Amino acid sequence: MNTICGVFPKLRETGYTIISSGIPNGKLVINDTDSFSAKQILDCGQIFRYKQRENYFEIYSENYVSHLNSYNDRVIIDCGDVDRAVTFFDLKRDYGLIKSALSGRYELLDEAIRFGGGIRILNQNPTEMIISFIISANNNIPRIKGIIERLCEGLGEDMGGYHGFPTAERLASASENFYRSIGCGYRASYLTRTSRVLADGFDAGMDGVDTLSARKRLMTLTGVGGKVADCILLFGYHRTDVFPVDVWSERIYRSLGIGSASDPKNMAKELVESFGDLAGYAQQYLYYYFRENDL
DNA sequence: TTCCAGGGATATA
DNA sequence: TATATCCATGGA
Repeated sequence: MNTICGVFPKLRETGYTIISSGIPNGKLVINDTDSFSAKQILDCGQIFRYKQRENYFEIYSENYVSHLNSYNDRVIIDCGDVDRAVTFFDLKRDYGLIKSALSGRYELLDEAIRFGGGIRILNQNPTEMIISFIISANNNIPRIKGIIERLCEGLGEDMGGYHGFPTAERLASASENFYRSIGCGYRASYLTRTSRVLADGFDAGMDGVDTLSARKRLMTLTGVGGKVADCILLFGYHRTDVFPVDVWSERIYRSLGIGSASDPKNMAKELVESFGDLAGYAQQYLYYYFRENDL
């Protein structure tokens, strides 16, 4: 990692400072690490394309790579494009405010926020989220990561040292047999069908649509049910009035004692009613807390 | 060997 | 609308 060069400009209210803004050498320093932890952001289940190196994390999204390096109570983002990093890492949002608004209601959530207060919800590419979370269904995380890596190697643009995430057109051009060959199993047919719909301009119809309509629209895609739709909405469109319910969230629901629903559909509904626009944030704090501590 | 993983599609009543 | 069954794969 390079050393910090230049003079620190005035500190922004959001807790980061631009060190170097030139492409491809853009760098940021995060001063407020109470609301920024590289490990927590990456391990809370929202992203599959990242690697932990000896002294830093390497993150891939679309056709970009960025590095996160933590030291001296700061995090350096080496990203190549400062504007993009500000958006991607959601740096203009005040997570202190979010955490304070979520606090004091459930002891369990308070503990989760103390444990994973450095989580942020990344702004990722919708197509990448749709494909990734179709692959995630009834699957485990190490396997999901492997499949997505092989998907990028096979169809993504060669960026010199790594491959980007494939475009919808590239995804649509691949055969079902290809998806099977990289380990997708029965999800292979879902991916061939859905990628064709994506290549046909599906995403353009998501603008200015309310969350419930957007959810219904996503669920017209083969391989996208309620839980996968909620993950796509949260991580690909930053719709935070959703609460993805998987096997972990079912435990979370029961532990919080919110209600007596027995199926994921009603659990998600009640959790969103309870947390409103902050449901997605609450879900991430709780999900990370439960998984890391095997609760 | 069996169970499980950030579930969804399909058939059936 | 609600419930049951099937689905590829690999690690535990």
